Amino acid sequence: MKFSAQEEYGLRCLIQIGLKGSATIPEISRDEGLSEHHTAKLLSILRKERFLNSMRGHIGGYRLARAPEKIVVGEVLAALGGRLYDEEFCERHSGLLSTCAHSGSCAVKNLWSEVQAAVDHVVSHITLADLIENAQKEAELYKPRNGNLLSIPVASGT
Amino acid sequence: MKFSAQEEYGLRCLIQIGLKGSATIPEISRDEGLSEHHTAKLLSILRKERFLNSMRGHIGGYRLARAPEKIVVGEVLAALGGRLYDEEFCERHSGLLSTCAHSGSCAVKNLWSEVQAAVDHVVSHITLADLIENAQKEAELYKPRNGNLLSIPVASGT
DNA sequence: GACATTCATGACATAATCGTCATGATTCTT
DNA sequence: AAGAATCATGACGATTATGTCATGAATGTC
Repeated sequence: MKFSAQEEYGLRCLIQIGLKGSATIPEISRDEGLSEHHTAKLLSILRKERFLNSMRGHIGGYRLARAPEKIVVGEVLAALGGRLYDEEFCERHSGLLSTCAHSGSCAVKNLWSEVQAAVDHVVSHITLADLIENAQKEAELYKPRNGNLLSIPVASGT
Repeated sequence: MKFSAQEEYGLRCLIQIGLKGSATIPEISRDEGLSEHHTAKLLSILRKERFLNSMRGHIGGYRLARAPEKIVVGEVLAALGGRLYDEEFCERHSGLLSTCAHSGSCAVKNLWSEVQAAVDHVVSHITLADLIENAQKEAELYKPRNGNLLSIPVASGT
């Protein structure tokens, strides 16, 4: 059971755009350490799946197609990497038997459904807004302050 | 996010052996609609991972290495298809950046961990015994009775 | 309208997964 | 000892996922 590379990178790009409000391919590419072409392909998918809007030209770039609170992570993952278990699953894995030996329902199918449900329960309650918030907090933690790389906490009265 | 073919077929083979007590490659092959070679490879993996014992020769075949109650489905899946999220994950997916831009912890990493935890919670509480029991019940439902393929329920007073 | 900047897309190369195949080793029966 | 049944394993080809590349199309600036 694995995440696909597309899920990992695609989701990261989406977070990055959420953080910045809007961004271009070269920007995202730099931020995430991916090639521009690769980034372009990922963003293209996310656009086709209606998570992003794009604009060409000088002031172009990508932005979220809707508020991050409205973007459910589960849907993003499904768009990028498909679902763990779906209707086609049994057809793809029926082996040589035309009617899968475990027709209708089978022991394994039930298991897969349970796992899928558990995953869904997590990812359908998390939105892009949550991930963005999370990322912002961590940016805080790791960001050097006062231009000082050692970032000694300075009881700052800002 | 996908199950691998190896997870699907491997687990099925294991269930099949659990159902029968012991079985040979040709048997499992027939039951599951896989080629004998393919079956052999899957069983070989399960043997190396200590879920099965094998015996060669005339009365040979495979049997479970321990009671099905002691075989945790989560461990079987991990052996067949790896884990969803592990330590190496971030190294594999750090892009071109030597230190992943989201060093230490990152928004996505937290998400993956949560999903992994949810999956673990399910599969670490299910044992092979559960799947076998499940399979037995379904075999009951779908099995033709009295040798009659139409299997009309015959208010049988057996 | 020429140009720079940006997104769009399909073809290709590479790598990983999946399944097949040929061959060999072990065990039991006769 | 010969033969039959069984497991063992590494090499290969096919398929799929991944990432690169070349080229094209849109948009704004001068």
